[in-house]
Amino acid sequence: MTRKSSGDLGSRSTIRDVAARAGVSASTVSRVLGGEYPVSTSTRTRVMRAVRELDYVADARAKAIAGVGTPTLAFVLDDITGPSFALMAHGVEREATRLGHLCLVCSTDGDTEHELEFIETMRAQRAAAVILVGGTADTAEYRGRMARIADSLASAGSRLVLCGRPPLDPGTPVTVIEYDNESGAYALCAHLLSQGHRRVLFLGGKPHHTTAQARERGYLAAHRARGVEPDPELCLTGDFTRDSGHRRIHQALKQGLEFTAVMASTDMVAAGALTALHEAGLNVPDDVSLVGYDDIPFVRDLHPPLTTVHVPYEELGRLAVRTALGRTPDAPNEHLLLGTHVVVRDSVAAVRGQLLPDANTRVGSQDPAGGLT
Amino acid sequence: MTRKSSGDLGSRSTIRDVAARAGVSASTVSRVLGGEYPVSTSTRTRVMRAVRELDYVADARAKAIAGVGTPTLAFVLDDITGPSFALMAHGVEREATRLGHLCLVCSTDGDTEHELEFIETMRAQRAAAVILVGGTADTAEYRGRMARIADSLASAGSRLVLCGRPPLDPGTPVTVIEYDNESGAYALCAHLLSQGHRRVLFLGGKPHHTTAQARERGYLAAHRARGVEPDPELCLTGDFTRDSGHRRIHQALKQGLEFTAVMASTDMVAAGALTALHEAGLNVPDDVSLVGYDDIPFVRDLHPPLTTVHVPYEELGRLAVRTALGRTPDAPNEHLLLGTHVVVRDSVAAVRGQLLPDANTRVGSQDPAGGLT
DNA sequence: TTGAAAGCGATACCAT
DNA sequence: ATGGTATCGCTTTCAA
Repeated sequence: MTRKSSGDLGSRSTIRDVAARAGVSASTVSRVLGGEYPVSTSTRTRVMRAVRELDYVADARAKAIAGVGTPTLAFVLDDITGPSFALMAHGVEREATRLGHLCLVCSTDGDTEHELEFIETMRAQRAAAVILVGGTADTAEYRGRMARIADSLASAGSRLVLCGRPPLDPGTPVTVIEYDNESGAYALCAHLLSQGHRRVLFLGGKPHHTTAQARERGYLAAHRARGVEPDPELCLTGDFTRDSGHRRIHQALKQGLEFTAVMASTDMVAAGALTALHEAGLNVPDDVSLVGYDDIPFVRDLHPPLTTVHVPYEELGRLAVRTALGRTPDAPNEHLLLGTHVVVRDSVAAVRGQLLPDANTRVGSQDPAGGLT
Repeated sequence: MTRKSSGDLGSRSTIRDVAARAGVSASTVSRVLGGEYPVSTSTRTRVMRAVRELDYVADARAKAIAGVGTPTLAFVLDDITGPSFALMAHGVEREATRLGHLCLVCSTDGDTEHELEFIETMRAQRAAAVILVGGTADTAEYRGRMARIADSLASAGSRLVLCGRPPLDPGTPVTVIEYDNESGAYALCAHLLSQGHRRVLFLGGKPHHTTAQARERGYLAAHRARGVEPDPELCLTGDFTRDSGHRRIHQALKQGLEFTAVMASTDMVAAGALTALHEAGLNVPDDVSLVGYDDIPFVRDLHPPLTTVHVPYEELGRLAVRTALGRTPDAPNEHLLLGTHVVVRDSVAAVRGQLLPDANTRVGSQDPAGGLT
């Protein structure tokens, strides 16, 4: 009862099977299925019946090599589990299917080797574009390899797209859709500074990660603009996870590091940091101010709601595919830069005792290991 | 400078181009590229050089129809933006690539029509399996269509897989990997009941949604097991978003609905509910207890950390592909049911004044519109 | 309106 | 060890 009348299990029927059953030639079947061709009504009916009885669907791969395939687009990201990646992925996917493209995905978990491998596979699949979503470790080797890949893709009529990642060297045939990462961080940090904070703990990312670097640059620039020398001790590296935020705050407190505010490079990191702060008996923002970055949906439900910078992630994804696919010959290497803006909620307060010189207005001078678990 | 010496732009080179350039036949090129065949060193060198110069990659679609393609697997979900979906997607993707498969994705945004369409496309792509991730609206029509699709897929040597979605009628050739949705809800609600709560507001999902239904059944069953008659007024429908949770609590409070605890059908919903509760000046868990479902990572950072039920989402995704791909002929229709368990954190308290009969121990009897924004 | 045959890009069997 | 040729499943001239 799970069997159709014909077509053996595992052996999908071909256009010839349909032709035979309908008593016509394969060409004819192709024509009725194609739609755009004059076919006698009776023939069409017989063919359609055969198609139905055989439950036939044309092999898309065969169509593709014959020149009428469904266009496909590929995107690569670190980990779909990260909310900002998910947002971009959603934008990419929605826009791609809206434009009639299929979507191939791959998570790399930060493994560049794997990323390269996948791109090669995509080249073999003749993907219309390969979209690299999110930041990455920016080394000289990376740039060299990517430039080569961009060339390969371009010369095969495809396209390399960088989404949420900085451009390669000028002249490289690549489409890039970024957001103003550094300005966002600058504005955010300036906000903290304007509230009187002078010792802002920065919970950064991995050393060479493009996103982490840009945000750190913003952090640094904001300090300099205000004429305050950032203490290198306050610049911590780590990764973009909740646990990393939690762990680093825990550590910092234990070490007696002094700070009145923390700027997390990611909302996820901020969430972990917030909990660590709470666990230490510190109140946000009364004792310590805290800000994140990304404006992922749930930060509104943190307590207090987090001040952060909003990034138009979905839009970024949508634009990446639209730009890559709708590219005109006269604008070969588009480079879009979307704006960001800080959204002020309730996790920042003016620093207490701003007029007092030092101690006991800073976290580190209180019992550091105090309420830690 | 972005051009390679040969091979015109947009026209990828074929195996014949390589053969010509190397002065050999196409068969030979195929052989050196294949690897597993004896080829003279000099020939191999010449071929490889040609390949490099032309930046040649064999067309995967052509290979596929010739019988040596990269196997592909497809998965469909509502919206990758939902944390639990993302977790399952990650599991699916990781395991698929581990097993050497390519991954095609599609978001449906809950549009069944779109889902059906995509599955048909996947059949044309000759996907090894089509994995439907997450719950769906369960109607008679849905079951009919899915059964038909399962048949189609099976008779073409492919496979329909339901991941986090209940089985179809017995006999349908489908692989299903579920988790014990109802038991989780039962245990969770029982926990609430055991703390003295008698009026538990249930923030459900869409009426026919399989996941929503299962969780509601657990809610109801737990009540009956304790001999408490659940008040129908306390069973609200809605959707699985943060905003829906926020809105419903806001409404419920305004209407003066009485309850001492709220059971959200999703952590996302719980997050919104939590904020709405806070906004109304209510303390969780002192004034109202709150629980979620899914145990997505960030609920640990909510204040208070949320009591919820843990679902092994990633594992679910991994098993879906492993089972579908590693299926043995003797176990045609596997059905796995993974366990869930409640993880107790700090969002539930024993009901105050449990001995008092009524009023002023319940939310509804306080100024309902009180602290609302 | 329909069929036969020539691709499309690659593989594999059969010779040599 | 290497080349010719059939084949995979479908589309598309070219004839009829």
